Amino acid sequence: MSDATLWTALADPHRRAIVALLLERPRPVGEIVEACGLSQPSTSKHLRVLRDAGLVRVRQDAQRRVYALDPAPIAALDTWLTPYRKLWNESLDALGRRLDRTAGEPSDPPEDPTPKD
Amino acid sequence: MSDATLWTALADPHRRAIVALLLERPRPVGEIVEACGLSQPSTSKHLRVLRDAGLVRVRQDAQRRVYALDPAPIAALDTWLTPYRKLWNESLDALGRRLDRTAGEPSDPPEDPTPKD
DNA sequence: TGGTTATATTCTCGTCAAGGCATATGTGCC
DNA sequence: GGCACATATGCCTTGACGAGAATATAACCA
Repeated sequence: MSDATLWTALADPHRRAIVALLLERPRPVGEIVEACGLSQPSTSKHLRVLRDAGLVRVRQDAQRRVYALDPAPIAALDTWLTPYRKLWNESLDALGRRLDRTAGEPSDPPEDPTPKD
Repeated sequence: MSDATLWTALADPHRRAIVALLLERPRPVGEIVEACGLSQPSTSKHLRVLRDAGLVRVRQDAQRRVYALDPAPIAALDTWLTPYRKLWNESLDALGRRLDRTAGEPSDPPEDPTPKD
């Protein structure tokens, strides 16, 4: 429910992997267990966390429980992201302008925006 | 600076608060300490995590250290989000179409959006 | 009804992160 | 050099989280 739940749910790599699996298509628990290589109880617990965060829904199909992604909370994440995205675009913009300006000039490179891994 | 670092950095509410503070403007540590009500060492440790995740940069200003947001990793988050956002838009779309269709019509039998395997 | 399959929950243990306190490092000032 | 200020780091305790094993629950089948 709370924001915290969403973030902590997605903080775990296994859970992000599960979410990515469910992005392709809904899957029963057994398939998820097999795909992510965890024990069944562990997987079930991770699914519980995701469920509590509202990230997945369950549909019962005989003895199986088919989990599907619910993109709504992810939209909340997107909303959270918005102001930062704006800042990011601005800085890209500024970088572009600077590159433009210094296209033929010798210096002004004190900032290296080394992005990620 | 793996993906994991970024997620775990943002998983903590205090750190998200700090990031939000820095979204407004760069700030020295003292100001952050005061704003988020944590002890100075705790704040400093959170800042370290954010720094390791590449989310903030430091500029030294005499004895002060002014922290500023670096939006680049957040852009990575945005990239991660993309396929989910797509899914979200699709489901909004489908909902819209359904509402359109059933706006005045009698029915359009059980179209349950839960797909199956 | 009993058995089998699929999934969830409980318990326990090890690990890890957060916060507080004390202290180290670094910078400016006299 | 010595002192004051701003910030970082180390140590320690506590609490949360993840993994595994055993067990409980639920649905199907004979």
